[in-house]
Amino acid sequence: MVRGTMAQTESLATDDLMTIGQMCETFGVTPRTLRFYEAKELVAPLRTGTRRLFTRRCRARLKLILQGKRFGFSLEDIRQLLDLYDLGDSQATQIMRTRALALERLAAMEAQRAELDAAIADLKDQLARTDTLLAQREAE
Amino acid sequence: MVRGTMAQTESLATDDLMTIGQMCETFGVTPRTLRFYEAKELVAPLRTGTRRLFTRRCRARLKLILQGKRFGFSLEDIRQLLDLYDLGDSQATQIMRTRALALERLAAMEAQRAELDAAIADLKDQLARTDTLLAQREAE
DNA sequence: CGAAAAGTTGACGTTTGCGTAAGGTTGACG
DNA sequence: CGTCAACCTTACGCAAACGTCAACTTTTCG
Repeated sequence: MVRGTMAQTESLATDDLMTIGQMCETFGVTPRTLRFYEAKELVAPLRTGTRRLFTRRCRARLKLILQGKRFGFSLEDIRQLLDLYDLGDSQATQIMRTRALALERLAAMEAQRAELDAAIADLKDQLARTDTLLAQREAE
Repeated sequence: MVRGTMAQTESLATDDLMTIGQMCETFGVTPRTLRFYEAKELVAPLRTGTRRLFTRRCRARLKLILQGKRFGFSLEDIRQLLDLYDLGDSQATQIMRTRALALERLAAMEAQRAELDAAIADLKDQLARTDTLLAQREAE
């Protein structure tokens, strides 16, 4: 429907409307995920009857969403950030707000990394002791 | 009950039975947590009527539990490991099993660390760009 | 003795981010 | 024209680890 049927694949560059299936393949997510994001107002695809059509804008947003997730933001955080993004085109207060949240997140992530590093070190330590034990038993 | 009342605090070294409250303070957990762990058969405190009395053994187990959590093991994993620990005193197969799980966990943790590092780097990148934007606006 | 503090057992609630049917419609292809 | 794949909505499930009442009993302290 997006265009001639067999032209769908090639039309991706031309046409900026994608079906849910195409989106899933492109971004490596499930349909459920996209519908869920829509329900949470993270994306707002068009419709052809009941069928969703994802615009270029949806794709841009989805990219940001997936990035945000990598950074450990919750979907709710991401929604708010996306809203800020939309609201005005780069007003200082909004950039600052985003920045603040990003810095917070960064701090949290670095703290988490520190903990993780410590835990890794401790676990390695434990393993070393286990190895020692095994070696002793072997020696008998 | 554990001993004379005002002697409770000092008796910690002598007496190896602790109330749930003492445990909580010692380990920084809530009563709910300890009852939950008991329900999950991670610890098995004695009773005085209905009241729990945590033994030295309970404390040793709790320590291991909290360690295990730091390492990212699930409570179920931890329960199994504790059972192994109890079963025999250091039979080779059991040590090996523990080792295997630990190595798995270690790999997972290091993978997670790598991801986290990448995410941190990316987020810093984003921040740098935001800074650039802000600087430009400032310049106007 | 009498009240406050501490402990007890249920049992339902919370959180996040989807997974997973169930059952129905639509559109494209041979 | 039939059918099959892709899509739709609705709604319950889940998973871990406790939190949070509610309603009692038991200690402990003044």
